[in-house]
Amino acid sequence: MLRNDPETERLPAGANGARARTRASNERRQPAELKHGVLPGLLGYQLRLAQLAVFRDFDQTMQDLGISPGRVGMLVLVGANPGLSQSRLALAVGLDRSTLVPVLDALERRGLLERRSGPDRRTNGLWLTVGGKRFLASVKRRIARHEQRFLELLTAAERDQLLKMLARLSA
Amino acid sequence: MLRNDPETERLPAGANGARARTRASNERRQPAELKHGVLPGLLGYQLRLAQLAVFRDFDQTMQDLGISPGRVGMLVLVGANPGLSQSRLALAVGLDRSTLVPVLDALERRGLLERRSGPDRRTNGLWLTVGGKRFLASVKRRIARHEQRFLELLTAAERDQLLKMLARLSA
DNA sequence: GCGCGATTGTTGGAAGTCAAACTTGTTGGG
DNA sequence: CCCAACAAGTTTGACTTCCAACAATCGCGC
Repeated sequence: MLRNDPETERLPAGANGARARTRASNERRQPAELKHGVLPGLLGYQLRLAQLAVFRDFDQTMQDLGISPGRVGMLVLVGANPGLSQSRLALAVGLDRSTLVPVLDALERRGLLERRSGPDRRTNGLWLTVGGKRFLASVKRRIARHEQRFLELLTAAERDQLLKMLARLSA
Repeated sequence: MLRNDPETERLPAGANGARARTRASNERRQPAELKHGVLPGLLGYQLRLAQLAVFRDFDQTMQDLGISPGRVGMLVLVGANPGLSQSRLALAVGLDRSTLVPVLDALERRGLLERRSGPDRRTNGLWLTVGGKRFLASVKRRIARHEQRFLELLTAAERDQLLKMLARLSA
């Protein structure tokens, strides 16, 4: 989970614009700056860029803990809903049931959570281990710092409005 | 990706409370509604949900054309920057150089774009084919409809502000 | 000129994801 | 009661993506 995803965008402006090009032989020289066409006006495009930036910072923050944003989300949900079933967790985090299998295997192997037999012989109930709870507490402290970095880019009013608009889009 | 995440709270109270549970033997019955813990307040979480919703609608819109949002982005960029190199395209769309290789193979095989030798013997210049240009034009019309669906969830002022805030976050 | 470091496209893993098929359990209508 | 539909977890195969390593090419400094 070495997130990274370097430089999604942000071409360094005039970086190479002044290069007095050697070869005129080729009329199709690359212009220094990229034309982005219709992209920058698209919601999905800007959403993706913003999400990328936030996730990149998140990974940075969690670096030495070696856990991805998605995995943290699972721990939070299991912590808040002890005994949660795999299917319900999958639904909640927006992943496929089958995707969760190896992921939970890994979290279990790592001693953060465990599957116990649920109320139904088909069902696995998910529970944080003691270590998992401790880990989650530490993660939450870091999340707060990470969140802080982005929230200070916005006023309190903007922040509320942003979350409200995002919720409206995903409704 | 069946949206879900309905109303963090809002438990339809008695929903299952009145089920005269068959098995009392198991005190850990699943509550009807999921507690989302700290997640709903996190920027990254809401960004992801919003992006998911937008991309899902995009896929729906492009369904019969069989192309993903990311691929469309590439066509737009190549269309706006004829002769673009693979590396620059990779940078612009936030993918790894190596990831682009099979993707471009497919787009080329599909007759939408082609690699021509660039100004440099290492470099491939990317160009839309005639079919690619036609395809892109048709895609753009659909994008407009798709975009419309989301923008009408926001006022013009909100829309401007949202894009501005997202740009600030990804800067 | 020449050579060494940088750049370009490519290949070969490794990880994450989805969808479809399968296994085991559960449940509800005859 | 019984069996057909449904549900939970898993397995498998196909994609997509990343990273590290590589060969060819380029360009800059000496």
